[in-house]
Amino acid sequence: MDFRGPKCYPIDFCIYFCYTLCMMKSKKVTFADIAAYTNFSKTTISRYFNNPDSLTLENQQKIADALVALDYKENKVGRILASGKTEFVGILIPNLYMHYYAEMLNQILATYETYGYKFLVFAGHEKKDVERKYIEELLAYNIEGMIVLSPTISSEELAAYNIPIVGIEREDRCICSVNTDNYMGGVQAASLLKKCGCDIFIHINADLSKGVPAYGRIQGFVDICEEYHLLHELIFTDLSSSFEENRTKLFQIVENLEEKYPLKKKGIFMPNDTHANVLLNILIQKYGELPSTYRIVGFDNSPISSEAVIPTSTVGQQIPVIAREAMELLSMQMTERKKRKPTPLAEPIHKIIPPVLICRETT
Amino acid sequence: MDFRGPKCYPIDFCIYFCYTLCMMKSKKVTFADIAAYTNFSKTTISRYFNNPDSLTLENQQKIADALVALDYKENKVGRILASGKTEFVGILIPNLYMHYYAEMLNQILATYETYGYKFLVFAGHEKKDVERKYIEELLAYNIEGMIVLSPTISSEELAAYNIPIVGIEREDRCICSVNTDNYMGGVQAASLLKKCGCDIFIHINADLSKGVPAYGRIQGFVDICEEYHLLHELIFTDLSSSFEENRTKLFQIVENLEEKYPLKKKGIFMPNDTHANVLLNILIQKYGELPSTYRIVGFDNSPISSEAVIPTSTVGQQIPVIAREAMELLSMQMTERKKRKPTPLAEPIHKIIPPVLICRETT
DNA sequence: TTGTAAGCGTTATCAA
DNA sequence: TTGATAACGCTTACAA
Repeated sequence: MDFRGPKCYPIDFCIYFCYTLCMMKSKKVTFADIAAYTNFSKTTISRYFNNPDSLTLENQQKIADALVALDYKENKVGRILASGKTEFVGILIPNLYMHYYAEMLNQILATYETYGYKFLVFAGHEKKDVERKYIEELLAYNIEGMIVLSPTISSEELAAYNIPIVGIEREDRCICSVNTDNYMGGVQAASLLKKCGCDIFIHINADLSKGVPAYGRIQGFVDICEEYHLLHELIFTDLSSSFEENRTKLFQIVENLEEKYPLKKKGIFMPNDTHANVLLNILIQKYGELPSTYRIVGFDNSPISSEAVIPTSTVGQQIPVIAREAMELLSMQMTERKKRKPTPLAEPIHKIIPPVLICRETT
Repeated sequence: MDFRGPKCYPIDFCIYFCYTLCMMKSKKVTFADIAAYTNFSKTTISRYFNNPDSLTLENQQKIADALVALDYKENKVGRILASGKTEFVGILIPNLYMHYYAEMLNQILATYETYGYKFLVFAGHEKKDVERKYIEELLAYNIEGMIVLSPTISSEELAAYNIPIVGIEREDRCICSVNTDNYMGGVQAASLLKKCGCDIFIHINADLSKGVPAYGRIQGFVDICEEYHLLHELIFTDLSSSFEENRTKLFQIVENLEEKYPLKKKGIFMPNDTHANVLLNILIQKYGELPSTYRIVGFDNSPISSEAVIPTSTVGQQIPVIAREAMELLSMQMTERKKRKPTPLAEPIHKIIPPVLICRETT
């Protein structure tokens, strides 16, 4: 279509124009159409969007009117190609089954209002090759940065992609990251159980490597126990299997504890709220209530902790804060990278977000 | 960079080449580079990717080698611009706080392996204007289709965008959709409670409009009750507020029921598993167990139903099936649309997925 | 303040 | 089987 012509249009043209407009429903209006319609150049139209102040008010108005008349819809693909800026951020998440990841994604998505970045989301289910493939795909779309919640690929390998990356609650030696202060979480949990007057302090967790942030929970818990010379025990067990299997394992652990510490008041710090809830339910089914010889603290402050039969005390992660900080950290790197002479970070930045202890009815 | 030259390269060139390769780490290798390097045209390189059989095996190999030598990374933005195919699908979801939405997104993302579509995800939190803005943004990236879980914008308005759309569990008069067979769900719930020998059949739900699929649950429940002349009662109450408020409301409802039907065996069909769990916990805290005069059925089969103190019976939604069918339906429309002479659907297609009754310990 | 023209990295259409 | 050339829709020097 070509609207080039006199400023005043004869009726024939109007008819043609209407016709064209109808046809256009399927086609698409481009800067070229607007330029022809307004008798400006494509450049001027582009400027209207990117630097409107460089046009006279009158001409701004003309173009604005044309946009409405032609029902222009922007097409960002051309802009990406020409400018290289996609405003895409890739997200690599293990799954959305666990509430922690879902809520984190929720909060990350919410930062769209602040930063305007769009999110391409992939759930890798912790399969290394699959996740590598996803990263390649993301890179092919010229994402400007990536947020990685998945623990699978080493930070070293991630760093080699040479794009802005922020890790959340994962091994982060070579990349920027935002983590909960897990150590403080362990400290808070132990302190709370101590305040409850427990005799024996128990922490159940997987046998984590020191590289992952969550290891801090174990350390913090143990440090407090040792500082105050509290009788304590770490129970390492893999609770990543099915709900039923976990239940069986925890049931056995309870049996063992009751045999080993029959009369003691047991303070148990669980690795997350889901498992805290399983433990709680085992006790409720056994005793009809939470015996006063048991105190329980979970981790995360996920919905299950407040929705449990007995609302459960927990070390709450500040997911909205973590998401915001992660985006801030990423945005900083991405902005830096767009400069003519970018100065990459000398060292990865690691932000630590304090947890919030939430006391409910199990302590 | 320009590799055009003899097929055999002098050492100087090799040095230059290595140098260039190093420089390239930041730049990007394009078809032009590969073409120059291999002495083919850009067209041939393009064909290597899109229609390799049209090249001789020998030449395929040459190009394959060049890709490795130059460390080529595909750039899909150019392809999009030239072909108009983005392979992007937009997802409009209310939130990821509720497990139902999170798991649905999870399953939709998993279809990447089958269809290859990438997902741009927005959480609209049921704000109409915000969601409209998100749709505009999605459209600006030339998404090929959209999956809408959010109930906010009418199907009429959605249909006017004139792109392939599939709605999930929402009003769907003017768009394709995939829904659970809510009516059958209501029937199953009522039948299960009947089998338990209940005297009074109660369904608690919001006062839904007939347009939304979930209305079927009420209808199915009532129809069975009437067919078998069962004493029944619908209790309409808004349970969309905070956990604590919902708890208070349900507590009051329990009090009322016990006053109204003191000796009867009450079969209660809850609108979802979260609320079924709240009800269950209220009863457990009141009686230390689930009294035999109460039978409970939830809806969704979300984790809370199996993780509750007493694993709760529920009408399970087949989320993986729904997600797959939705993508299939969308993919069909998107494929049709890419044809030279597309035949749009005469009528929106509505798929109905049967629920699966899951009997646990509350019935 | 506005316009011209050259890209950006592919694909599509011819023609050879 | 291959190549030249023109899109695709926008941005960005540079010029006017």
